[in-house]
Amino acid sequence: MTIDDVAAALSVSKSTVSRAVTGNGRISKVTRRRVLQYMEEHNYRPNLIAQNLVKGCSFNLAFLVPEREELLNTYFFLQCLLGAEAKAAESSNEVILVPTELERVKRLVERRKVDGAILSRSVENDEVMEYLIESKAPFVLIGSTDRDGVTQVDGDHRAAARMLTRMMLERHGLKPALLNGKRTHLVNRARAEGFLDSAPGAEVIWESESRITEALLDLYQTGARLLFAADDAICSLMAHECDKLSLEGVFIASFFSSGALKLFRPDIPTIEFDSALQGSEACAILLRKIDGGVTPKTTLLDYRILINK
Amino acid sequence: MTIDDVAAALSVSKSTVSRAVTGNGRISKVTRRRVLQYMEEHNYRPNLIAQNLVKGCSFNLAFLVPEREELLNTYFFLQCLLGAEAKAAESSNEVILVPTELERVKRLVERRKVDGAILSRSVENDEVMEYLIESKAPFVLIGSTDRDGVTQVDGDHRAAARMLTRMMLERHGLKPALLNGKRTHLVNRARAEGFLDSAPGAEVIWESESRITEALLDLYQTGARLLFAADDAICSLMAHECDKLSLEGVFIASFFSSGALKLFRPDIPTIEFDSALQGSEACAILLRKIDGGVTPKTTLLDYRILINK
DNA sequence: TTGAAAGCGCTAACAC
DNA sequence: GTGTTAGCGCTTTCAA
Repeated sequence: MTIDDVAAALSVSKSTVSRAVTGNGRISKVTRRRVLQYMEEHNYRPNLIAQNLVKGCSFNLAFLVPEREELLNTYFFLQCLLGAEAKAAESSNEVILVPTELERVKRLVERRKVDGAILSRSVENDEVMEYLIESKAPFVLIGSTDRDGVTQVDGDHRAAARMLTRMMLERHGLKPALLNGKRTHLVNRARAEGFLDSAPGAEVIWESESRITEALLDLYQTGARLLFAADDAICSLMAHECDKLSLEGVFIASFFSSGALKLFRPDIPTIEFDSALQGSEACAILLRKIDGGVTPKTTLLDYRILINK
Repeated sequence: MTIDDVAAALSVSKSTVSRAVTGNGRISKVTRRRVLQYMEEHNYRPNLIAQNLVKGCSFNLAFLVPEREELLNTYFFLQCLLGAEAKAAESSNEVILVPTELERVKRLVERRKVDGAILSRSVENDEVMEYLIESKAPFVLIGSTDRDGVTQVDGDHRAAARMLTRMMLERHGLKPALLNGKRTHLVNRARAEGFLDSAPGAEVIWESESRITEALLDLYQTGARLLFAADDAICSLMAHECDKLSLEGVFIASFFSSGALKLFRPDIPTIEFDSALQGSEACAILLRKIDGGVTPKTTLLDYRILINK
């Protein structure tokens, strides 16, 4: 059923029906009721594609996820995605899932299937990000970048790492070290900075996932007893390895939490970011941007330190 | 830039341009080249929304994910989603993420923003599924259902559970028990059936997540030493609890694996399904269905038993 | 092989 | 307050 059918059945013009549907333009209360009632009874719903063609936009947002292999943190992405989805839904926008591949993104943007994008990873020299900037497509980055003029939403990883490090040092006063992830992930750089803010000169191991055993043994050798993991994946690995190697007197903390960590006993001190909120914020800002509103350049989201007494 | 601009610039009609773009209809090789070249040089890409309006479909697929709280298995859903996405991309379809809420699904289907849906959870009396059936919208269920006439794609959970149970029994010959999840999840029923196929009369605890400690103690009391977990979440819980309670002589296995389990030592025997493949298969079948092709009613996907020697 | 014109389903000026 | 009309950007008959 189309708007014409409704108009014909009610002997009004289709603009009248359209007015009843959209609420725009003048229309008498009674005709409005009449149209709405007919729509309800006959289950007519205006075709979104047609509406969008007229409006000139798709009401679709692309949510760009890392390609399969680099998908470190499933939990984080899915939460983010759902947060963005929920926010988008508030204004009848849909979220399209897209792997962060240049060709895929380009197609959707050029062919106007999406009005904007949320970029959910940040690496250096990201060609997708460069493309988005160059093509002037509205987008928001979840994470951080050195690149100028990029709207970004991120947890305050540096401050959080600084704080957790300080608290752990105050509590235990042991020699600290950080088992970090890849250097190409800016978030890991922020973590390292925060860590070093509170523990100047302490050791930072990059890319520790791939050689966790030797890293742990080396650190233990040098007397490090307060081990920080950059994220939940590294932390799980580390906790299991410490067990296996029976390293005595070691304390563990993680700069990123997830459900997996909650299972460990004793509780691992960690930092909690609200990933859904991050997605939701990013989406809200993106929508404002698409509408041509002003948007903050950088939004740093709050964190919670989780330490049991 | 629109098709009219291209047509004007080349002094041809827009139908000619359209023919060059789509490849439909007769057009001379040379004009085709000329148009294509102009398009390339001036970076013209036809507007998808307009194309879709004419074609009468959206080239969007809805991927329905469980609402936040029930999101047990993040890994599974994201893999599935990515699998579906990859398959959809092959034929220029996009995947829209939607929480499994009646209103949301209804809107997208009625307003023709999606051509079909992938339902990624199966519970009894699912109102969303009922709606999809009633509205005759093409959809595929990932999981299983008793409901007639539903196209479904699932791992062969029963056969897999049966097999793993048998292998473990042969190996250890201990008294088995199953710590199962919610009864409302059909997959858990299939697991219980498979388990009982190989271990007739053995004990099955439903909803064990919520009272894992007492469940373990009870089972241990009754002499059960071969404990099967319905999935990775329960298995993690169980493994940690067994440690905490220092239950001696207990062997553990899981009917569903995930990255989290790989961390445990010794390796936990488990079953591996290819979640991405499940998403991909579901998507392929859905697309065939949308095109009006014939589709199998039930597709059972293979599994792998992971047991270290 | 090409062009003119009708139409996909809807919105929004502009008249009345 | 309502109808007429002209689009939105594209595809596809139907003639030429």
